[in-house]
Amino acid sequence: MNKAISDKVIGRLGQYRRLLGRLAEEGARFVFSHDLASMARVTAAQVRRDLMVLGASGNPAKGYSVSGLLEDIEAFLDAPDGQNVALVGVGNLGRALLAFFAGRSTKLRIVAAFDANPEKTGRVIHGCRCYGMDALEAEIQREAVTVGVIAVPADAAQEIAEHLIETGIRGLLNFAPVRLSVPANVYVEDIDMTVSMERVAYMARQNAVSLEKL
Amino acid sequence: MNKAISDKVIGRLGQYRRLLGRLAEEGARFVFSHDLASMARVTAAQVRRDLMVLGASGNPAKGYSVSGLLEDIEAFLDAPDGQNVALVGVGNLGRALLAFFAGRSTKLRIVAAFDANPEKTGRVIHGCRCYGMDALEAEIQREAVTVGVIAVPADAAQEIAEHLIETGIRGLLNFAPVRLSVPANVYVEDIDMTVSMERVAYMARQNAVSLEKL
DNA sequence: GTAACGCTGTGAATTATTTCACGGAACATA
DNA sequence: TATGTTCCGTGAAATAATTCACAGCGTTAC
Ligand SMILES: NC(=O)c1ccc[n+]([C@@H]2O[C@H](COP(=O)([O-])OP(=O)(O)OC[C@H]3O[C@@H](n4cnc5c(N)ncnc54)[C@H](O)[C@@H]3O)[C@@H](O)[C@H]2O)c1
Ligand SMILES: NC(=O)c1ccc[n+]([C@@H]2O[C@H](COP(=O)([O-])OP(=O)(O)OC[C@H]3O[C@@H](n4cnc5c(N)ncnc54)[C@H](O)[C@@H]3O)[C@@H](O)[C@H]2O)c1
Repeated sequence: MNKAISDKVIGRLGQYRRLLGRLAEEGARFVFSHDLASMARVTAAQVRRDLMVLGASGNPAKGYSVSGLLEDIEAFLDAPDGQNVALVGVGNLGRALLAFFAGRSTKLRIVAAFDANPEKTGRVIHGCRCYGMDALEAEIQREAVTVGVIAVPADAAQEIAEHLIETGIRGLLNFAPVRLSVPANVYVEDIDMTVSMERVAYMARQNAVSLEKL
Repeated sequence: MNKAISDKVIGRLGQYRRLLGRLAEEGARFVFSHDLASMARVTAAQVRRDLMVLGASGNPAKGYSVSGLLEDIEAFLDAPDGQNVALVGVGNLGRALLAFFAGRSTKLRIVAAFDANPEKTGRVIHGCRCYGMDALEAEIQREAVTVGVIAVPADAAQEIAEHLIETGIRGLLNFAPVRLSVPANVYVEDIDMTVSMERVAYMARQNAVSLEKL
């Protein structure tokens, strides 16, 4: 196996893809590593190193082909036939996520949502059908879902994660403020807004203080 | 100045605080670094190293005092009188955030929300008053807001960021999928759910593939 | 009182990530 | 065709983050 690629690199490739998409819309045909770098707020060397994993190559005089690079990143990041996503927890956050991801990408589709509360189920929300928990396994297997999003309260998250993993899901995006216990072959990414908010508050304070000291 | 503390450490301290809060509720009086470590999914050495920045110290036979550590982390992370937060963009995500953070902490309070759409303003949402953009500066200064949350569409985010920074805000939590240009004395934390989702999808695929190879 | 235990605090080692820096290549220009 | 310029690709160096490993100590048991 080619030596594992760090999650940081994967994240930046996603960024570059988005920037390249914008450049393509603006009609740019070529882009230099330092252009991409300044847009992504990283160094040019970082960009070039990240792009190495693609095997993509640029041209010293013109830079990288925007469309070529887009294709290369897509070939690298996306599954050829796309991947299906299931959301569990159709509360305030879950509904915002459904609204946001609806129709956003053909490669990553939220194809089903689940909730324990019967008031939330049986409906179609932002184009996504919402099921009760008893339908979870069958629906996930029917749609060949490979990614789960957890947007239930913290005390339900571990149980839901286990349920999703049992159905064969190997990647979880977890919004609940708990660290999930999962086998080594399952990837979990936590989005912990409380921690982020606290960190921003701390850093804001440091910046304010250091200003005073000047 | 004491050598800058990395944002990773700040984030983990926030985690430890949350875990310690749960332990305290359960009545635990002491905790070992390896307990905290297994709950936070890090190593015991990492926990001890992180706690070094607090100057807090534990006892070889009993571990750390749960309440003592909580106090130490609070003294370190929180502003003594708390900090006020402003939210810009009362859309799907903004409303979810208002619901979530309402009354959650006395140290970090979302005290005002702003939106350009007159339909969103003039109301109180989850206990938070919602203003038009013309009230932004006055309200932020009146409430001495130090942290801004950006939940507007991507093409408005840079402008909003600049506006917030003009009013004196030094920390931003940005949900819009753009990298903001800000002066060096402003801390920006991006929460980029699209990138996170793509990364989880990629990693899920790797795990699925590596399974096949076993 | 004291011996045994198991943990903390931390310098040193290790590993991960980023940046430097330079040879070589593609293009533009004359 | 020759020459200059600028940027790419990447080994090596630097920096950041994590883990190792162990001296030293507080507690408990006896
Ligand atoms: N709303 C936010 O902006 C926000 C921010 C940060 C973190 N979070 C986290 O995201 C999660 C969801 O937040 P929310 O604001 O949407 O909460 P919410 O209460 O609005 O929604 C939770 C949903 O989960 C469902 N649910 C509860 N238990 C369940 C179970 N066992 N199985 C299936 N469904 C179940 C509920 O019926 C409800 O629809 C929470 O863990 C919260 O901490 C939310
Ligand atoms: N909804 C999600 O789950 C989600 C997920 C990931 C990222 N995001 C990002 O968060 C941001 C908000 O998402 P959303 O789903 O809430 O969008 P939304 O369209 O529901 O809400 C955007 C809000 O911003 C307001 N607004 C627009 N322009 C403004 C301006 N110039 N000044 C002040 N207010 C303005 C609109 O009136 C609206 O209320 C977007 O950048 C989106 O990409 C959202």
